[in-house]
Amino acid sequence: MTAASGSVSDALALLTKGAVTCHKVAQLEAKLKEGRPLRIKTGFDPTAPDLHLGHGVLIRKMAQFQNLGHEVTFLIGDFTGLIGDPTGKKATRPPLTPAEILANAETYKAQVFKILDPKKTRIRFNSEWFGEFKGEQWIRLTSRFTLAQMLERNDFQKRLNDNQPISIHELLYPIAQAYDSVALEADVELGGNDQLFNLMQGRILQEASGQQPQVVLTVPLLLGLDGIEKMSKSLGNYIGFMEDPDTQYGKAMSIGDTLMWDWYLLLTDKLPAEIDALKLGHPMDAKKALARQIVSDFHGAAAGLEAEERWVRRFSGRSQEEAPQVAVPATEGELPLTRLLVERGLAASRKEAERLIGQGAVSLDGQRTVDPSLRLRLRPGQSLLVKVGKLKLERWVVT
RNA sequence: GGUGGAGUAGCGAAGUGGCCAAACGCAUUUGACUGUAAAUCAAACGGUCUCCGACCUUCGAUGGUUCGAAUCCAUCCUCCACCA
Repeated sequence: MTAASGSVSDALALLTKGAVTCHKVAQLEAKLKEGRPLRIKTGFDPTAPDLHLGHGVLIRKMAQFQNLGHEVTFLIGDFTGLIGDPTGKKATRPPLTPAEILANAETYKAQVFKILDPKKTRIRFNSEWFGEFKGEQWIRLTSRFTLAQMLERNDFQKRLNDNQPISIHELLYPIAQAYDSVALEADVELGGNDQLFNLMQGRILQEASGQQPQVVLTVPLLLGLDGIEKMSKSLGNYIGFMEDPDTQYGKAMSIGDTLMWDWYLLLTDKLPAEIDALKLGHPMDAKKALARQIVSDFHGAAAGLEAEERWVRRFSGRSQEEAPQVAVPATEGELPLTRLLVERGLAASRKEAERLIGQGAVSLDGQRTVDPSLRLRLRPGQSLLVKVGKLKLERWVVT
């Protein structure tokens, strides 16, 4: 598909869908109507990322532009990383070495290209232009902004009111990000909703530099598996880009119904009307389709279908054939089951294993066990199906 | 700078010498139910072991008093509130 194909209004509907804010929809429409590939910019910190669906919202949005024939630039903020994004008030991070930055860029590629097309994606570093920036250029650049403009920003304002320190260099972050847009002559900049202020500075600076200001499109935060907190790795409520199909599918199926519609909006290309239509059917069917789609995004359509088949067989059909096989060494004599479970990572401690067994969470070869002091002997060649809780299922093959 | 107050398990919060591995709520886990959803009900929610009793490590840190401390004393660290 090229930028010229398809109707502009269809493209507009898709691109603005799920976007919390699209400033100047009319400007976006006008740019689309020009029929040329638009330059789309999205900036990322040079940290070593473990991307999850929360980032996926933004990256899918990039992919949507890409599929419509636009030119997507994945900008790694290796220079701005020196400043540290003041958004969200975290402590400044130590500067990264060039080698680390390159390594991190590779990590990004491995993950991001599961969704983006590597051939159509440009990867740039903003040290390309900031690396040689002279003091004089900084003065010229910063003179385009006023303190009042910077203080419009909520977190700066709050810190000022609370008598919290604001280092001068932090003011440079939005300015540098704005200059990135000038350097790339961006038509559109995508970002998280919390980046809104930074993105808007790009418009200001572009206009002051005689460019047409970029359209700013921000995506909202995605809620995690729990449906309450935003998706984040530290909260453990995430689905990772690099997770295997079964894990992704299973996690997706475990989310609440309410959350599912939110995910539909942010993680699929379905338009609101199509989503409403799905609401008429059985929620579980809709959830399966969502889970399938999520797996497909990262592992391909076939993997999505296979993961679904396995899931259905295992949980709907109550089949236990899908247990992954695990080689387990034979035991000298009899060993407590609790110890075996801990060694296999099926329980965090023997105490926990005891509790699980006592509560009827453990079954061997389909037979529930409730005796915490059970001891077993594993002989070579023996095979044992071990189930702990609803999710953990393994077939032990004794070697 | 001054004056008060607080630091307890993932979080919030009880406990002021033994019955405290530490109430209660949230979160979490498990079981029942089910659509591996939600809601609901029930239980668990430091660890080790020769496993149901024994031992070990926890209540900001370090020392001390005591037969015995999360609880008393000393010093230190960190936060907060009010005043200037």
